[in-house]
Amino acid sequence: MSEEFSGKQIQILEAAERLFSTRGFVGSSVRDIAHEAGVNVAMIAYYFGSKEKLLLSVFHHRIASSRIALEHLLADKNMGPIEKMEVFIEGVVDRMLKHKDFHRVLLNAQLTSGNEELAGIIADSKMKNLELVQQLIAQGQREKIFQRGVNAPLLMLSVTGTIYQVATGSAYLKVAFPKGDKSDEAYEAELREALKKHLKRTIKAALLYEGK
Amino acid sequence: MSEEFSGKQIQILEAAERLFSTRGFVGSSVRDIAHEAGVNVAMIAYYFGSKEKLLLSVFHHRIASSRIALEHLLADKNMGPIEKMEVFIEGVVDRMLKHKDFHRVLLNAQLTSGNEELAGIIADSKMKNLELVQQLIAQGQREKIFQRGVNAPLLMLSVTGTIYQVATGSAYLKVAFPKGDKSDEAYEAELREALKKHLKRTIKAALLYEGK
Amino acid sequence: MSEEFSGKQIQILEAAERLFSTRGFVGSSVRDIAHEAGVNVAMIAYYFGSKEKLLLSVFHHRIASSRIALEHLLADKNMGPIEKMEVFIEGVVDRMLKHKDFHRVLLNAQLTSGNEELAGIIADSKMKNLELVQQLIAQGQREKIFQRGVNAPLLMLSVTGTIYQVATGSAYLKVAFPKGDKSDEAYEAELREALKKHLKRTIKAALLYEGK
Amino acid sequence: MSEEFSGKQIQILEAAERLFSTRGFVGSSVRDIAHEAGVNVAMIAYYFGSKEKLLLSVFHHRIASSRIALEHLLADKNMGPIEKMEVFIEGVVDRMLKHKDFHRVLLNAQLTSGNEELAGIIADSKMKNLELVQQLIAQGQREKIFQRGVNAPLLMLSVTGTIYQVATGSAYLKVAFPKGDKSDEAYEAELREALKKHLKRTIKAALLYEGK
DNA sequence: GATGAATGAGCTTTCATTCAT
DNA sequence: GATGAATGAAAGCTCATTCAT
Repeated sequence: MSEEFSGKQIQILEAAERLFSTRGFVGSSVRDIAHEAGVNVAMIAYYFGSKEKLLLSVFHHRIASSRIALEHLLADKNMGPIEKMEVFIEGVVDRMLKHKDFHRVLLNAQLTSGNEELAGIIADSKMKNLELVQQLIAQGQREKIFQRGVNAPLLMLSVTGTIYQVATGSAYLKVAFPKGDKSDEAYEAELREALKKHLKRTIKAALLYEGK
Repeated sequence: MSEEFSGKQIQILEAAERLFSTRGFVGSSVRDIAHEAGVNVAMIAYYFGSKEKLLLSVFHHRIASSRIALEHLLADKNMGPIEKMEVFIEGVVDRMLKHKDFHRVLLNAQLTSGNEELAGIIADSKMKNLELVQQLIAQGQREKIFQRGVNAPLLMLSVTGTIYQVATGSAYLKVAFPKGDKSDEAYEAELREALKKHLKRTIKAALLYEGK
Repeated sequence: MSEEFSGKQIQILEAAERLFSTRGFVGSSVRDIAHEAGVNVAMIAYYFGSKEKLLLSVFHHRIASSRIALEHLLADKNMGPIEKMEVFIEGVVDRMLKHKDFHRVLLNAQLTSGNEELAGIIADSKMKNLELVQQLIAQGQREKIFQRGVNAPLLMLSVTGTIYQVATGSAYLKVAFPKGDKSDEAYEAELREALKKHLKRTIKAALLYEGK
Repeated sequence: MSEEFSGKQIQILEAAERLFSTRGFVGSSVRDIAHEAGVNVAMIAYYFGSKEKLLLSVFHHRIASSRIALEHLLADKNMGPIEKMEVFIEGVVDRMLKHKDFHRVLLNAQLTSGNEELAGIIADSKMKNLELVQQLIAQGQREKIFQRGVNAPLLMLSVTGTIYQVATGSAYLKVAFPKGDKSDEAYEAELREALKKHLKRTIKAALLYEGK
């Protein structure tokens, strides 16, 4: 799976990801990326063809390496819909926060990129998750556990939207959740768990709630 | 309220907003903005000093003009907490979707801008809303209507995060909510109402849900 | 004589002189000059037509106001050639150091300006002095006081060249003539007197020296 | 000695020197320099980083290549102080007129540049010469050949100041020393010799003159 | 008489990319 | 396979000047 890119290529891809995530695609110069990756400027064109194609490669790199995970997680386990939903949320949160940089790049691309190929890749990837969730919800409804009237696509957006807000690490979050003197890791972990708890609670409520 | 900027300045600000929203800040050239606004390139420097300051002005323009709205909406009305929450959500959705472009700019700025002044403006603005919501929730809890255990800041992020996902108009959304042959306005309206319904349902559920 | 320019014009001329002297002609923007003079930007075009013409006016202003001085100083006095030369040198040093800024502008114009009208004005002005000095030297030679073999134009250049070097206030001078804790005025005066002494001594020596 | 800059770099440096010398630093655009050097505009940034650094490089190029010359000229020769002074003057005149363009750039920089690094380089370079001359004069005085009462730093300024006046090639000079129908080279040579003769005569006179 | 608004031309610098080796 | 050198295009910004009032 990781045979697609050589070591040096991955080195570049991850440097690009780091820069794209904080400065955006247009804001990151090929020179800076090369410098960050510790390679020659010309190497990027040499390996990826162009800056645009480098961005695409960043997506292929990350998406390829993380897609299957979730499918297996849910597919065959012997769990009820609620439990499955909890596992799904935990999985999504863990995955998105682990690759926070990449998801910032993704969000940015969604926001400003005109590249249609990219838009397709992103939509496809999200679609995969949606289908999963829709199946899961449908199953729960069939079993009369989940209420009718749940808007699955929007519920899906609520999950990812909330995580994105946390992943962007806005100044707002720093005020609302003061870091104090915790270590970076401790703070991150704490935030991640609070997020999981909040999402599980909220989504479960939405699925079980009887109101209109 | 709108005395701060002259007609021609507003013309520029809104052209900038439009471009920033689709191409990002770095991706929009001053020349393009000038062209979009139908003014001379030099005029942007003349009126705003620099591209960076133009971005700040875009924020001042929008934020100044929409801040007070919500406060009054909630302040003195004779409503119960649930009703208030519904009014709040409707207000936020309407406001954010009305100024979709601006909120895309905001999201982009949050994601990639290193500008501290800007980060401050954004955080301040969000903080205002959070305080409102926290008061609202606290009141509902005091009245034993809302459950304890609700994470107000994260709930807040779920609301804005969901709306952002809709506002970014991702390719995903176009697939999950096919436009069909509806007019732009009709489609927008339908989506907006679906979003309101979803959010009201979900947030209410989260506030009333008794589970852990 | 000073009726040529109004008060506000002189205000501008002297602001221009100050800026031109430290930043050069091209390096001084019309905006900066207007700001330094405390007037509107458009006023400079209004009064002088263009930046180039403003520079010319700076010359007319200074040269007109100082030309005659020297002629009278020497013309009819009842002095011997040596004494006259000393008076001349003192006069030139005083004049050039009093209007140090202007002479920096002049030197700069000589160095970089392609303006022919300006070059003419400068050459004319210098020519006046040269004629004076040549007459003076010729008289001294006729009276067998000054030696033959003196190169009058180059001697003239040695005088102005030396003063220019002092007027430019090079870093070199600050090292060779340390200011110590003298006041600005005291230091200037001391330097001026040292310069006069040096020039009188040197020029007299050159005029009286019998060597080849 | 000339290994510091590549052939193409020197090509640019000398084009810059030519333009700076006639139009000043601010008056010479990078585009013009590139055109004069027959290279691409971007190449200047590529090789020198910025226009300012290009100017510094012009100085390093010339100063490095001409510094040592003089020291050796004087150091160990078996000459009396007068002879040494004559050799010194001839050397300085030759050097400064050979690199007339550069010395115009230098004068201009002295006049208008705010660059401290540059000011330092210039002052250092002049200081070297001053020390040499001061030693030379002191030796002459010890040997009772030169008079006391000579102001060495100012004498130094008289030498360079005079040469600068000639090097600037003012309109005045063209009138006082008409070129007639001589070739450029012949005229230059004649002027150079006249200047040497004048300076040697004048400086010797000043050093030997007994008057106050 | 005096000026704020506006502008075309030009500035230096950075960009992604190409090419010869 | 890998890279230093080179470049056309475009960036943001400042300039002297004009013009309507």
